[in-house]
Amino acid sequence: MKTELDSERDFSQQIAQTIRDAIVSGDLPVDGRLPSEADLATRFNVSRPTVREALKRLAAQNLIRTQRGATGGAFVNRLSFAQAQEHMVTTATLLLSMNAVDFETACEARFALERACLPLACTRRTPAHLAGLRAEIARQGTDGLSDEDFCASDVAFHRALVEAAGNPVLSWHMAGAVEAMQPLMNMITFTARSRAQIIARHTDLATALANSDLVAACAALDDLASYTLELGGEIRTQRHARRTSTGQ
Amino acid sequence: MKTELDSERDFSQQIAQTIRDAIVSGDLPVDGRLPSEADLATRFNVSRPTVREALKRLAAQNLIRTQRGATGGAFVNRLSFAQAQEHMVTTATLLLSMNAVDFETACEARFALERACLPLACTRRTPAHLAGLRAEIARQGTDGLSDEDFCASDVAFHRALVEAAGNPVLSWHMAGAVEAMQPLMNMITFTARSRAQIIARHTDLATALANSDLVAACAALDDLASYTLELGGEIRTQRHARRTSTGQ
DNA sequence: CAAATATTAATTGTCTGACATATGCCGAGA
DNA sequence: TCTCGGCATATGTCAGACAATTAATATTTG
Repeated sequence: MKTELDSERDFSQQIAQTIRDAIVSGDLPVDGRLPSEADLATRFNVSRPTVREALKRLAAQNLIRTQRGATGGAFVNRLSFAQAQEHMVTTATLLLSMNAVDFETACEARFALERACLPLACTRRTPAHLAGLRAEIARQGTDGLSDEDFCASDVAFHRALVEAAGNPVLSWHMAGAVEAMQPLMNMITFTARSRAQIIARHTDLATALANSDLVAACAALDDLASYTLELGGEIRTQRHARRTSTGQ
Repeated sequence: MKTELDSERDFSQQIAQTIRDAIVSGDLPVDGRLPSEADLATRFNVSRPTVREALKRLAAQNLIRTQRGATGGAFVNRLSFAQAQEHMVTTATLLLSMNAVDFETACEARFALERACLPLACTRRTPAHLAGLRAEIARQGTDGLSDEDFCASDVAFHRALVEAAGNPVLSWHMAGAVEAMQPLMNMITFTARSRAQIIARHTDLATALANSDLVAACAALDDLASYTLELGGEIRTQRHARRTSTGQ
């Protein structure tokens, strides 16, 4: 591990980079313990606070965890799918909000990706998957369900759909795409009529999957995509109308 | 912004979370300046090193940048697609290596996602996109090209393919999937024969896109997927044979 | 008056040393 | 043998200081 630092750049950044490289290259094995902060400070010839800043950078990326006490220290994390997923969702959410990605673009990407899961889901779905889908559909038909809960169930439905494809890498990608859309979806007011429409498409999807009918599944998803776009378009129109009326 | 801290958990983590929330919620606008470290220390009633650890956590996620000097400070970064992409690639790479995702699973996910781009790419591809595809194909036929360069060109080809879909969100997702596969692909030795096979499929793909022929494009991509799997399978067999022969 | 130069103030980057706190380990005593 | 209390080690936090950088301001000079 290189311990010479370029005094032009931030020490903590260089130290973090060095350790990160050691982790990525497998030089530091998963669950392996890093030297103590005092050790690292000596090795890199910097102070402990500087080392700590470097370690916090790595902790922010879930690359290490720290533990206090006698046998404590910093340990290399196994990057779990769950953690990576969480991270991806926040990144994707920020990306959508900060770059003013419009609803149509986000929606298009999301449904395009989801369509990619259908062929696999049609062949691999288990009874458990189908039961999960139907459970969410039932939930979506509940009386008095808030818009937010309806959205949450919608996300759960699509997540279950993706899970049915039985590919963790695919699930990871999709979770980011679907969940990042949720804030945008939450802005939509779901009337009783639109809920019924969505539930109908969900039902079609579940049925198609149960029958392993790829063509029907694609049709149902396309239907859902265009209907979602339509709902989103109404929202945009309403907001535009409101903005115009207030002169902003 | 909440300034009360739970003394049970790390201060720097809570402070980072608080500021992150402020950024995500739009409370702190892009390019907005955060209070100085001394200010934050006073507000949260902690010391400056603790505040700095929090800021470094945010810097590690590209959420802020810092600048020294009189008018310096920490500023909210606009999360660009390029940055997010880079981040996603490293995360995806780590995910694949640390969780021993097998070649088949990664490959399946990658091609499934790529297939999702084809319908859009067929309708939206511009002459510039097609030229880019053909340029990479030409490069892949170059004599004396190293395996690594061949792989790089392969990545560039597929990236161009995804770009042709004209959806930045989709491109972002795909870049993570395709580039994270590169280390795995780099382990494959591409014989002259396998290169020719791949180039033939790339050519088919480019032609299908030029003709806006979705069916042909899908067929070419499926061909490429199964051939890639086949190559990967050979590698695994070879490695298994080697492992067996060395008794490991 | 204008331009070059020195001063100053604000801010991040780093260091030093210290104390608080958590936790496994080991030995002393019941 | 089992329990309990110190001890060593490690991270978490603090306080104060100095260095380095940078923009704005004051000052000097042509």
